[in-house]
Parts: sequence; structure tokens; C-alpha cells
Amino acid sequence: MPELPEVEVSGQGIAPYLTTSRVQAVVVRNARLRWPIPAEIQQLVGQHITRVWRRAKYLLLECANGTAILHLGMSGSLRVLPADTPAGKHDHVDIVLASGKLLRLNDPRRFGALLWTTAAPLTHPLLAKLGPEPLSDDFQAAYLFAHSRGRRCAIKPYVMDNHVVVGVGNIYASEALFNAGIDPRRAAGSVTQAQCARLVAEIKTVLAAAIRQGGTTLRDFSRVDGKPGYFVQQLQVYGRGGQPCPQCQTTLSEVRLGQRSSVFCPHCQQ
DNA sequence: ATAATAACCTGAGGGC
DNA sequence: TGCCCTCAGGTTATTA
Repeated sequence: MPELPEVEVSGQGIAPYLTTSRVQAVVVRNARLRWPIPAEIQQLVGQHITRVWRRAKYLLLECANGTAILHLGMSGSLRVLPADTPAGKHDHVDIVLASGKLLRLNDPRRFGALLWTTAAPLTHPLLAKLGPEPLSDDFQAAYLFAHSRGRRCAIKPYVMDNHVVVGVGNIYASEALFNAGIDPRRAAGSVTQAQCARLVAEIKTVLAAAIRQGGTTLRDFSRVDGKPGYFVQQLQVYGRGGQPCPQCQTTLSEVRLGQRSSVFCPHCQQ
């Protein structure tokens, strides 16, 4: 479910609670996520979480003795609740705080992950080989242009590849390509320098706008306080196959690219 | 190395 | 109402 904006919004939502208290308990009701939650996650207990930050779609909860690595997968969401709130279906983990609140992870499909590392988090195998952050200056037109030369894979799955740039999932890849006027089926290596510049700019714009709106709520994503994200109202093409293009009224096409549905305007996107 | 496919898992919605 | 099928915001592992 969550792409970069939803993860960022979740991180910003939980940080004030986590960094101002102490971990009293970690309750694991179901350890069977993408990988089993390791027993060492209990090393969080008694710790003060000094920093909550994000790399790609991973949230990092840093303590003096290690870092918890949290991923929401396809259907994960976080809530901050009173510590006595009864757990419901798919509420797999609680991080109980001394403040009387808890951080609860709900993840129906269990594609998410909760891991523990005592090393520098960016050296963890899952994080070590990631591409640049899309909102940073490391992600620029010149980089995308150079990196994509000779690549025959379609541009949409290409920008969704974490080795190229992180955090761009199916919603925002579709939106950015529409806004940039680029056909998602185009071979990455055939996208011109000017188009790379446009695409980089549109990726940054759409992600930043989505963060400002609290992310995109399609079905079950919610912010830490339970409110939905409102960016769904600004989606131009995602989920709109068969409907008229908001620019030119041509019927939006839908194809599968890298096993992900991809909606685009055959007139506006070349 | 690159690209395409399968796999992990549950739930919602459509068609019959 | 129930069954079967397809689809869903992600990522890794396996295969050509």
C-alpha cells in the first residue's frame, strides 16, 4: 500500500511519540511477516528511540544499542493508540511506550517487515544497494539520463526499480509519467535528455505534493491518527483506465508492465 | 548484467 | 449465499 509519501507521513506522525518516551514492551502477536521478526527486537525494551527517519520505504527507529528497520509492505499501516486499546485482526506488533501510548503495526498481507540491526543501518543488506532518494539532489536529470542509456526495459518499471531511484511505486510512477507526457512503455534508453529532466522534475513534484496532502488513501492506508491521506483526489490517471483523459478527453489506456497495471493517455503521452 | 516471471499473503469485488 | 477468478500501494528470488 504505501509508497514513499505514505511512509514519510507515517514516520512524521510517529516520531513525536517515539522520541519523547521510552519503550516499555514489544508485543509480537504474529512474527510471520516477510521475514520472521527476530527475537532480538526485544532489545528495544528499555530504550529511548533517539531518531525516526526514512530511507526509501524503510522506517528506521534508532536507539543507542541498535536500530529497528520497519517496512510496511503492500498493506501495512501504523497507528499510535492508548496502550489499553484492544488488538484486532492483523495487529501483529505493538511497541508499547512508557507514556501510555503504543505504536501498532497492522498488516493484512504480511509483506511488511520488522528487523533489528546493531550495525549502521545503511550497511544492512536490504539498504546497502538502494538508489538515490528521489527528493534529494542526488536524483537529477543527468543521473537518470546517463543511467538509463542502453536499457531496453520500459521506463515505468525502470523508475520503479529501487536500484535506479527509491520510493517510486505504481501510483506515483503512473502519475509522474502522465505529468511528464511520457509513454510508460517507452524503452528507458530511448527517453531523451529533455524528457529525463521533465520526468525527474515531475517525480519530485508529485511526491512532494502527496506528502503535503498526507499521502494517498486507496483502501486501508491511514495516517497515524487514523485519518486518510487526501492525495487520491488529485490522481490524474492511476485507477482511471477507460475514463477520459483529464487533459484531452481521450480514453485512458490500461496495460500491464512488469506485472503492474499501468494507465496512460495514448494521446498526451509519447 | 539485464529482463521477465514467480513467489510471498489476505481480502475485496465481479460474474455466474 | 457461495464459488471461482482477478486484482491490489512491494520486494526478493529464480529463471532465461
